[in-house]
Amino acid sequence: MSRVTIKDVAERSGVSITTVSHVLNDVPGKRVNPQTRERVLRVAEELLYRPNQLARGLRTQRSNMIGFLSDRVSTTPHATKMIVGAQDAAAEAGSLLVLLNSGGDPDLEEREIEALLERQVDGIVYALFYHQVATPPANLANGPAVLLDARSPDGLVSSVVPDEIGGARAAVEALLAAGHRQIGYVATNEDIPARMLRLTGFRQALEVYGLEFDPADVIEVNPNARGGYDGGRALLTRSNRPTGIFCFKDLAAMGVYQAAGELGLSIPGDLSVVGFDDQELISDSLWPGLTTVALPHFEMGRWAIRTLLGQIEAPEPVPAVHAVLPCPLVRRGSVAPPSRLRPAGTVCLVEGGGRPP
Amino acid sequence: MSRVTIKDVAERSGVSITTVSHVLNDVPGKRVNPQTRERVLRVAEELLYRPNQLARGLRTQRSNMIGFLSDRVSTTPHATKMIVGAQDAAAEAGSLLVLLNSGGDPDLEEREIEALLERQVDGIVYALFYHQVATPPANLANGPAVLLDARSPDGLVSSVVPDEIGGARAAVEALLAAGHRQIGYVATNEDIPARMLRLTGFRQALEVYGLEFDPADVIEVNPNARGGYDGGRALLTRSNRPTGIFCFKDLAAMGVYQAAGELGLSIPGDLSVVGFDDQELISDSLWPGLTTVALPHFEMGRWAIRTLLGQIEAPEPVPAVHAVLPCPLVRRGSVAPPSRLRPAGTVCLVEGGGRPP
DNA sequence: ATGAAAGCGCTAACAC
DNA sequence: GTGTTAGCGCTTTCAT
Repeated sequence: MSRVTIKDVAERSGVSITTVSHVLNDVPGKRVNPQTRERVLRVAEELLYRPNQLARGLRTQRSNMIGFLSDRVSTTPHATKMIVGAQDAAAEAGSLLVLLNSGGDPDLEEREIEALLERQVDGIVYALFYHQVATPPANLANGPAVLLDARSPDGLVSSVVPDEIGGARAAVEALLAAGHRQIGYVATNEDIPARMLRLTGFRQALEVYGLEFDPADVIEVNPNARGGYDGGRALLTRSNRPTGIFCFKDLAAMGVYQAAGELGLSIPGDLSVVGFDDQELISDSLWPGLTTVALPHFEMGRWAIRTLLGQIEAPEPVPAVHAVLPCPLVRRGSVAPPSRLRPAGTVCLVEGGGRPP
Repeated sequence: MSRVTIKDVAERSGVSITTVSHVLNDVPGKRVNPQTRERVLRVAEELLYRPNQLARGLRTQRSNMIGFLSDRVSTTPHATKMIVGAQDAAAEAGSLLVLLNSGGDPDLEEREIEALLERQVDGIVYALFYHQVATPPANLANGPAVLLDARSPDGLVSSVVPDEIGGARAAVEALLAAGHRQIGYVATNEDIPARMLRLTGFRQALEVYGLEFDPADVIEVNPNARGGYDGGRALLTRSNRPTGIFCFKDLAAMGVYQAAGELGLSIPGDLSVVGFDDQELISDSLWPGLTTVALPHFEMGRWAIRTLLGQIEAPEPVPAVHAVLPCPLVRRGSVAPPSRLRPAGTVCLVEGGGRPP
């Protein structure tokens, strides 16, 4: 591949390899004659010299490579944004990402960490494909590590997760701010952190507006389009049908759109909908576009790498830190004020609960 | 990270590092006493010895790392399958993938290739995010390379692309086999290879069944859900409305579903639909599930790595090869025989054209 | 069957 | 300012 070494550059420019190393690395405190410097630089250019980072890493004990291990990048499309964010931050620091995914197999996971460690990666990001509490593989702790979209039970390793509560609250507040007072929630029936957290956000939003929480407004379904359809249908065929629906995920919102269509309800005319995830393939393709909450995958990816690099560069062990990154609301066309002209089963007077702070 | 070296293992087992290297690598032709061997292995285990692959690579001139450069992994969700496929094949050969993406910026691309080369990757896969003809960056040719989901104009570098024609033909034949004879095609208006290739597949399928191709059956739209809606609506409101529609992509099919819904046509009762891409988020979420054609991303990823490894391991340069991988039909619920009970504008007698071979 | 020694390409003391 | 030298941890002749 690259047959030209520092030695070649040294010979051709009539200096020692040390000097070449000095100019090429701009070694601080090592002053070198501008003329020599110029010459070396020119020769390196001419020869298309490409420093061997393997040799460099061997010598400096720093590979400038970071392992990115995930349980299943493949499954969720927007998870790739975590990788892109990680790459972004890594590139800034001159590091490359070595990608590996285990498909969730713990044995494989351990072997993969071993492979990464053998390659002398400077640290490892362990990414999960949805926000969860997970005990990382034991050998992960053999070096700097950060958990991405997950939190370890003991909190011993740094981690970053999305602010599910804040995101859900923002979603529901968008509905409330538009004037909706009868709001349904098509939630998931999975046993994952987001289930409780997003429900908390839902309740907090109601509270801000001084509204009472009614468990009957929450309907838990399978986390897919079919579940959304079922949930939407259940909510929309009630006597006191909601004028706004918050969905646990965009996929569920897709089902709600269909249910609304079948019932002759137009969005956002008769019904406002807010999703969660911002799966652009869906949120941007539905008609009207789905107002939803974006998971900060890119930022989490960046945060993980930056934090990892901090650990790597710190002279001595730093305590673990845990970040909760904001989930921004993405406004599209699915929210509008509730219609007075075509009243729902229950007339929605804007009553009680004033404006929030 | 790993402070124990081959030297430590040697000392602890009372042999030279040479012997340790021999047993650990199972060097062929080098016979070593079973007892010594056993001891070395045990000690290595005890010490948690982890060979330094940087040092190894420096010595052997083989890093067992492969660069995976893509223009934008992020954009298309299923492109991650290419990465997973690549990883799969790389893992088999004991190689790791170093991931990089350029966002399509040619300058950055060149610098990234340089970074990969400095890391002494054994070869580079250059992946594009949709099937296209692309001139790879000049410095890519500094080592073994393979194009993924792209073809170079000069054909000098090996490449792999999906069989668009065959996929489209299979899609349309599914419609034909179900008995449809009036088939519309909601195509893309982008200027990309797939446009012509899928149209060719469409025509070939008709030909197999002895049907005449009518350009009016093809309507080109923007490659998104809205375009699909427009195209579907245009097709379905014609006097001789088709009973089956082939869509350039699943996103377009999503729009067709909506158009059909609005017109009171049920799928697959009144209308059969076939998509292309198998974007599972969509194809699996629509109701009924969308019968569609899958792009062989996983297999293409595998193929790219296997071919690259072939190049790397070959004692002398091998000629470039170009692969076209099959796109399998994925059957879900959107195709059924045309209904006689609820005739379309034109009655669809199964006339002319017999069964295909 | 085992070991000594050279060297992969580089950086970093330490001279001069 | 510039050069000498000693490794980083490993594989690989070549001896023994």
